Amino acid sequence: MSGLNSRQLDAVQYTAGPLLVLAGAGSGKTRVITQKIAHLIGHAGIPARHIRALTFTNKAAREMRERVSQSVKGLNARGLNISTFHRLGLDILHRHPERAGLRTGFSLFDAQDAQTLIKEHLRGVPAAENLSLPAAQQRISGWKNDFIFPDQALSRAEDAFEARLATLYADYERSLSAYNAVDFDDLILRPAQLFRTQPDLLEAWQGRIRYLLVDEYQDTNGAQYELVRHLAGVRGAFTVVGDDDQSIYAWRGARPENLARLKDDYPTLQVIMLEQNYRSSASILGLANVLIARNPHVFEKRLWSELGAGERPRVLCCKDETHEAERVAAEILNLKFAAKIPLSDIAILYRGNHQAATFEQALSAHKLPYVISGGTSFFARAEIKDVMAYLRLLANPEDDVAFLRIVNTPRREIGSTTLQQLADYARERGTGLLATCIALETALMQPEHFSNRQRERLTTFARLMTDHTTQATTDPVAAMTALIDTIEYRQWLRDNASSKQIADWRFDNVTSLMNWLEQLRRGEYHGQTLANMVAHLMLRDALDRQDDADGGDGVHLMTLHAAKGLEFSHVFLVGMEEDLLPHRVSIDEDSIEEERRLAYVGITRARRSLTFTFTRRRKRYGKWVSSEPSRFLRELPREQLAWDDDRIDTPEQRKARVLAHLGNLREILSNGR
DNA sequence: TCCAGTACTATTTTT
DNA sequence: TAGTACTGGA
Repeated sequence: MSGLNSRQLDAVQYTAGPLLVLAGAGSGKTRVITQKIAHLIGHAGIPARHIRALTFTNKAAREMRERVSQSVKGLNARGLNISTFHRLGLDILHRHPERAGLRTGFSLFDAQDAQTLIKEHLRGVPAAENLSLPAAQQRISGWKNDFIFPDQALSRAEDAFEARLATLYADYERSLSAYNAVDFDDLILRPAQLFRTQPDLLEAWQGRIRYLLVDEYQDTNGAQYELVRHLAGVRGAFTVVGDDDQSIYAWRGARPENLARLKDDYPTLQVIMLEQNYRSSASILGLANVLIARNPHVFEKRLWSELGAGERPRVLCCKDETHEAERVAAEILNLKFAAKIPLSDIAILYRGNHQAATFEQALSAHKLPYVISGGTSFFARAEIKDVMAYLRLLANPEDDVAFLRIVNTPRREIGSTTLQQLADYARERGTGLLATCIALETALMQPEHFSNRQRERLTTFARLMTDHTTQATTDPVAAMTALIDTIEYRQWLRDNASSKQIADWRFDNVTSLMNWLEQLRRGEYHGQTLANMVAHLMLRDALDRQDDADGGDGVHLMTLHAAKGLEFSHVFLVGMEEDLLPHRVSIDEDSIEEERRLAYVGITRARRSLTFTFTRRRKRYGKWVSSEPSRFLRELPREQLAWDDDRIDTPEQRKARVLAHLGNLREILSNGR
């Protein structure tokens, strides 16, 4: 436990009751959590299998696992469980599906599936009601995150519009239950509800989890708060770590006030503040402190650093976004060749993804490699969604969303008219779409409105699925491989891709998916149902792992949101303009404080150098719009920044740029050989 | 059933 | 401007 400061040590050793660790940016919170786990096992006598650590992302969970495995060397860490909130929820539901009103083999719907479902219910609603699909979806998700059920939503509705939304919510829930499916929000909501209503279950889980650790606690939403509160119980055997200044997810239901709420729920709560920053130079940290001091605080803290003053952070003024990208690229060339900084130590951070494009162009033009996080993920790819839908339907024949996705993929000449008829008939019978297809083959009473042609096509598809169902339970990979073969999926990809290369690449993705499934079957999911494995894949852990693996060397480009939890030697915080950071919408909604925290997160990512940029004008939806520097820049003391107002580079800068550029060319040439 | 032209929208995003 | 979602004709 060497190398911890006294506050960190206190946080690690305090196990007598509930503990809140307010960990400022760069204050070594991950170290505290990992050391604490080692301490709990080694000194507090809590068996590893009774400890559960919760994070928000797979990546964070994985990193914590890696770091813990180092700190617990020599201890018996078997059964130690570090996972995301959603994974814990899935574990709970998998153990007692019937208690949560589910049947075994239930499906897990992602946001896309949920949207499809809501869209279905939104059909026929007059456009005048001005109900957009994303808004409706966000609203429903918001209710779920706040632990509000449809009937409550309806009774709280203040006008017809609200009531309409609440009804939509109720419809949506009814469909989910008919399809034997849950969505991502349910993975938190339903376990929390189980614990609230079924004391024996709660007791069992409290016995299983005797010590709870939660990372990024300021990001918890209402339902997550409930879940943690129940699991912690009256014992309050938990440590939560968070930082209200880094709360940037209010828009998706996070309740940073959950930090303060803990004090009320647990009067014996101990609070430890970690204020020593081990990351940033004093001049960077100074700016961060000044900026965030403008926000109201429940817990006052002030970060300090023993690292030297370092370079004064700079502000670059640029003509427009092209010039901005150009200047940043020039700076990066300079860092690379004059200062020999590895590109992976450099990050460009921005508010919105659309800002990335110009930087990509500028970096490419200078042959500077970059890694961009975000963008279309593995699971958003059509071929993956197709195969996942086949798997889901094999595992859960009632998954109508999966059915609809693949019933005509590849083309089986089953169009919307046929499907509408099928859906009507299914509603009449009260069965799922696949079951209805099967019934079409054997049912004595045939509804007249199906032509022989249509019936034939539907039953052929049903047979295709049933032919592989049995095998899918014993050897899903073999079953799915056979299915892919039968439907000639590879050929279908070729027919629909612009080139053979793309088709082959798509099929490679399918192969990777199958490999993950096989790994699961042989490993941690040995002996478990296909449905459980598919649900696991839906949580996207596999995808992250791949992203990490092929995240090569290069400048990092990402949004401020994506940068939380990371650090870089040299940070470019670009687009520091009104209407961008703070964003126009946030200004209108009066949520400047969250935007300020976003800027704060950006600043505190930097270790050695920090460069802000802003432009004089920017293209917006094709039109030039003049822009002015962000109020956040004006909130920073002018003397602590090096403003570079020159529109034209100084001779020295130009010289440095030319030299750097030559160096780059030389390297490209020598690599080419 | 399929494709092409047109209407619409435009932060942040994890699971 | 650019990208996607939907509708109507062949």
